[in-house]
Amino acid sequence: MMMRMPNCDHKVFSNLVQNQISHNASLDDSPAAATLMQAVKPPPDASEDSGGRQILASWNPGLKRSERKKEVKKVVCIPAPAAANSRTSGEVVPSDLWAWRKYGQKPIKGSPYPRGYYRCSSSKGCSARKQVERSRTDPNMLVITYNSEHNHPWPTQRNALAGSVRSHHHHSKTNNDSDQTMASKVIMDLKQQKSNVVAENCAAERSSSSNSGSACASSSSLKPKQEMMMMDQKSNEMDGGDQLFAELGELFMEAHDDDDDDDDDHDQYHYPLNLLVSQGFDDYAAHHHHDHHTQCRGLNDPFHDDLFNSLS
DNA sequence: CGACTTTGACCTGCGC
DNA sequence: GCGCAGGTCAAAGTCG
Repeated sequence: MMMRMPNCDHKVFSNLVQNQISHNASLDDSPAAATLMQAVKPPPDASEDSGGRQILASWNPGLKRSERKKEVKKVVCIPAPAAANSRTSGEVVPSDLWAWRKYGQKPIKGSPYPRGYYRCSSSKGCSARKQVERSRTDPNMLVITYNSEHNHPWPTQRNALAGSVRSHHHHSKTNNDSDQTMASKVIMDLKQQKSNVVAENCAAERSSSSNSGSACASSSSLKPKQEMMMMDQKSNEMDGGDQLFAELGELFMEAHDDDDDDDDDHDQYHYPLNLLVSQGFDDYAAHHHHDHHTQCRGLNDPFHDDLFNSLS
């Protein structure tokens, strides 16, 4: 399947969401963040790079260069946008809510793709770094390795976008608003899907085992409450745009929490959202439209029909 | 003009 | 100690 370039609006949104997830994962040492990091599956060779995919990095801004190498790293693997920038070396790195400044690039032995080195330019003195390279086994995947943590609050969207404008299309506030409108629709649909999946799982568990009823009840009654509490808390701290991304990130995390006990169905729930987040609405819609019965089996079909229609 | 990318040089760790 | 590979620096160029 050829991955075509999403149009600007969709790409901006998907990049923002994708990097919101990166942000959450790199900032937060909570188990939920670890779940999220694990959910974004690395390619088989990710463990070769930088000593393996490790979660819960320690934040130590005062590290010397020699010590920095031993620091625990976090590796995120995402689908790579199509290379379309003639001026650069052809690599299109997803934009970030953080502003990153490239400070180096090196060819890596054994890999046909160079590795780019980025440091945080959102704040002077921030030692956050990331390395971006294409997977040598799957060129469609980007392996992003985060080295240290930011020592400052995450920047506003405008600031973050400013850092990415250079290598991508310029996007106006109008486009941003449009992205958020679409994001709102998706969030509502995803919440609906989540509740539907929980209900379906409950029904399935009840029919298969009489002992699982209590556990099922707890997952369906407690989680929405937790979700509301988290969102209430977040809404006091964030503006509308931040909250949107936070909600998507939480939905994403919850999707994988729900999957934890069911490895067989691991991909069936989160895959479309992962695709949506990483490849944009166009690709999501195209994927849904063409691979509906193969890739999305086990999903709530009415939800995907609605989402597909709303995005078309 | 400021912020960014590019790229060759330099530094460091590690294996032999 | 030497050479290699990865990581970083910094000057030069680019862009809006």
